[in-house]
Amino acid sequence: MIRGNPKASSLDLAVRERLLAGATQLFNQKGYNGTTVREIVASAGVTKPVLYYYFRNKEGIYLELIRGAFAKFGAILDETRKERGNAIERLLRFSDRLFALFMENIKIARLTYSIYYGPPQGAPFFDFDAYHLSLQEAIRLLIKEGIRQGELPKGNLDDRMWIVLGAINIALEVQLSHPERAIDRKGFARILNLILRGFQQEGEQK
Amino acid sequence: MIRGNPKASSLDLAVRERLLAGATQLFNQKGYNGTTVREIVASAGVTKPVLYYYFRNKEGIYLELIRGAFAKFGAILDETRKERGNAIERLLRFSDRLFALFMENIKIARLTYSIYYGPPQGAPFFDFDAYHLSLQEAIRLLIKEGIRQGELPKGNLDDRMWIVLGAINIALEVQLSHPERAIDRKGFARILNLILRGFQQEGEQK
DNA sequence: GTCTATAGCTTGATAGAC
DNA sequence: GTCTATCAAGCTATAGAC
Repeated sequence: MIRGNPKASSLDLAVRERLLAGATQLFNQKGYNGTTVREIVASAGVTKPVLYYYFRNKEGIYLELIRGAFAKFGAILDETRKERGNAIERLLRFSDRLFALFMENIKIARLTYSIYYGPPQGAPFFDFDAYHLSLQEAIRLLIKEGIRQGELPKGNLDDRMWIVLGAINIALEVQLSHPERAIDRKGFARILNLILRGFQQEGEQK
Repeated sequence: MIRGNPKASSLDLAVRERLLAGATQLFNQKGYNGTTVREIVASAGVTKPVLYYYFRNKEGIYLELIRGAFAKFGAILDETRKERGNAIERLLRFSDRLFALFMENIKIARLTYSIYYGPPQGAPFFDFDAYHLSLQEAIRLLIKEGIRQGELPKGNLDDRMWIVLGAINIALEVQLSHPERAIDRKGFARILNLILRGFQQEGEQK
């Protein structure tokens, strides 16, 4: 009674998390429309009113899932914006955090792809594009900073942004499609370094 | 009667093509399961038996769509394998062909993404992964060739493959998600050049 | 409030006329 | 090659029992 927000009490956490995990699993397996509230609550071993207590409705639990993950993405963006110093290092650290976040939330990542690229599934709208644009913008800014500070040679900003984003993008997507042959965290860092230092320079170091 | 394959007669082409186009559109809009044979034939202004005559069944028209597009992809791979000479030029030409093919078949490309990343839709199996792997292999080979011929500096083959594939991949995906802000054919060539020549070298040219 | 049986509709698919 | 007419299987809604 002292705590203002009952949702934060530790006893409830397990149930809440079980519901979120079950919903993620089911949305991935059967799509948003194909998943029933009944199945979600069954997967968490609770009854329907429990779901409605925590998330209001099916749309609520879906949005909570997506928003939760993208909020963490937003936090990484903010963190990176605040940091000062070597731009290349900031870009590498940013990419590494992004990679870690993706891996920690890979089921939600998969769901995001399913909703974004899949057929209309009746899921409530979420502005994935806005986040994609802010990702582009963050990379662009870091590269701009790198050029300004003389770490990177001058050149077309967007072209370089696409190359960096392309590398990030493929590393993440291969984790979804071929996890066994995917690029690991170390390889990912190696690839980004290779891009940023440039093929040519890397060759000369040999 | 002289022609061995009745499906090739020019009079039939219109109907057949209308069916394929309508099916692509509908599969994209409503998913594979969500699309009925009735809707497909209605979109082409014909009756059901016409679809069954040309494609055997619903799975048949779907597979025809996908196989048709991926056969063209395979043809580009073969073409590139046969070519000799400058490896960088071959890689650029290969990427350009790939980009053109993607744009010419963008609706089928969208459907491919929808099937691959979307929830299970009951569509018959198609081995998209095999094609993805052969794409990786083709790029790897071209880079290997480039190193062997002294066009590219020595270094980790896979890392470079991922960078090139990442650039190809992002260029194509942005055409799906943000066609208005996407990378055009010229920009795509510029980006690939930038990668292959290396950031550093490109900076020195300024 | 919850379960279940069933009537009625939709679906993929086909036969046979033209 | 295309049509009309029709089928069997599967799904959905709901009436009625509990």
